[in-house]
Amino acid sequence: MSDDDQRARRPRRADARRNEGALLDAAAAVFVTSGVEAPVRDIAARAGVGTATIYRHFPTRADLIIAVYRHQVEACAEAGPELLASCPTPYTALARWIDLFVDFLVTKHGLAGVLQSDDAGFQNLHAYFVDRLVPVCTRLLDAATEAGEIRTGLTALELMRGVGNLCIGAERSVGYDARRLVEVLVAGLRRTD
Amino acid sequence: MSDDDQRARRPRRADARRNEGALLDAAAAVFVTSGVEAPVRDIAARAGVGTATIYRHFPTRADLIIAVYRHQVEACAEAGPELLASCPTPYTALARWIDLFVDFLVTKHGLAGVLQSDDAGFQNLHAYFVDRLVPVCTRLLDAATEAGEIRTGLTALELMRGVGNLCIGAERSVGYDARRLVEVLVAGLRRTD
DNA sequence: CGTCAAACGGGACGGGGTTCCGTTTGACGA
DNA sequence: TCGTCAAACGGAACCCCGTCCCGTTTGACG
Repeated sequence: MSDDDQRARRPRRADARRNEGALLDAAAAVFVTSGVEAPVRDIAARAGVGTATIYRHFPTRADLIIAVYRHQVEACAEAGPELLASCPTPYTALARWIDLFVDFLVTKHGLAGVLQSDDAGFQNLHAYFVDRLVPVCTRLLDAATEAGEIRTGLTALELMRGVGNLCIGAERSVGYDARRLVEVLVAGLRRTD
Repeated sequence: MSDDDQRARRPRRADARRNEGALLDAAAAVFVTSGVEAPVRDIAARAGVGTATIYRHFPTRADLIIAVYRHQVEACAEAGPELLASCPTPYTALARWIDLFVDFLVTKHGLAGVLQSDDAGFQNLHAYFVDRLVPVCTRLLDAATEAGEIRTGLTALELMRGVGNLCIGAERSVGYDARRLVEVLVAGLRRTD
């Protein structure tokens, strides 16, 4: 657990540790069924704690979401350089990486929507995604641009916001395949005319 | 006024007519400053009516939004065939029409977001946009496909949802230009490889 | 085993959407 | 002009939800 070494420096009470774990488990479960905007009380109830306990451990909902998905975001970030090394061209590496990102987003009920929210409470979340993933995307994008495979002046941030936006609402309403739209967007990177 | 003939069949009280007009004006003004999800009370206050009066005239927020923007949506719908007739190729007509649609969306604070919302209260709105604009887009898309300018199997609904999604949050957060992203998406329609 | 700060839980508060109900008012016929 | 009455009104009431507060519990440590 990567949590352990963070806590190790200053010991906390055993019940606090237990509750934090229970909250993470409960939140993960509730997010799956009710989305990342599920009522705080639902999460607290499932974890068997009071509502204040959530705020004590995770001051904003963004902090809770980050904690729940940190592992997967890290994995996505680490996949970038690997793809760049293993793919035939930078463009295919970029396309594959974006596929990973899309897979991550569309399987998280409502996460894409909340990522673009202008709600002040989600700025942490937005910042975390930007800090962690935009540099990765930038490297892929730069590589593809230098290879002459891409002719638009889009920044990595713009591209990722566009991809994120296309994923909004992908899990519901039949007849909308976010993956397909993203494919078209990525195909559009290759031409400027 | 196209409203007149609708009401003509069954006369209503003068104050009811007046309030409906005041509400439309107030809503339009509030939507500009606070977005389409502005508190009901704000709109009622600006119109100088009670909150219940809003619900009496517009049972759901979607009905109010539709009423406020109906003219512009109609104009957008009517522009489709005109562009098809006046543009050199169907693809350029489609691109120009999508520009119109994007211009409409990005100037309406939060409308794009609400369009994709899964909130049951907005189903009317979603349905109205689909009913009115998807057929127009379908004609443009079919024409471009028949002309061999487009090689993706995207439906008009998918395309429009994608465009709508890309417009979410376009009015805030510098460094994101929805128009540019949509250009890339539309450029992507031309190639499948 | 006693102490005490950390941690807890659930209720209170505030804001926003929706509904209810007693009051007002416009339309219309006498 | 005036009386009648249903349409329409306004705002308070209600409910849900996020957030905060405060009296109580509990784990750590000497």
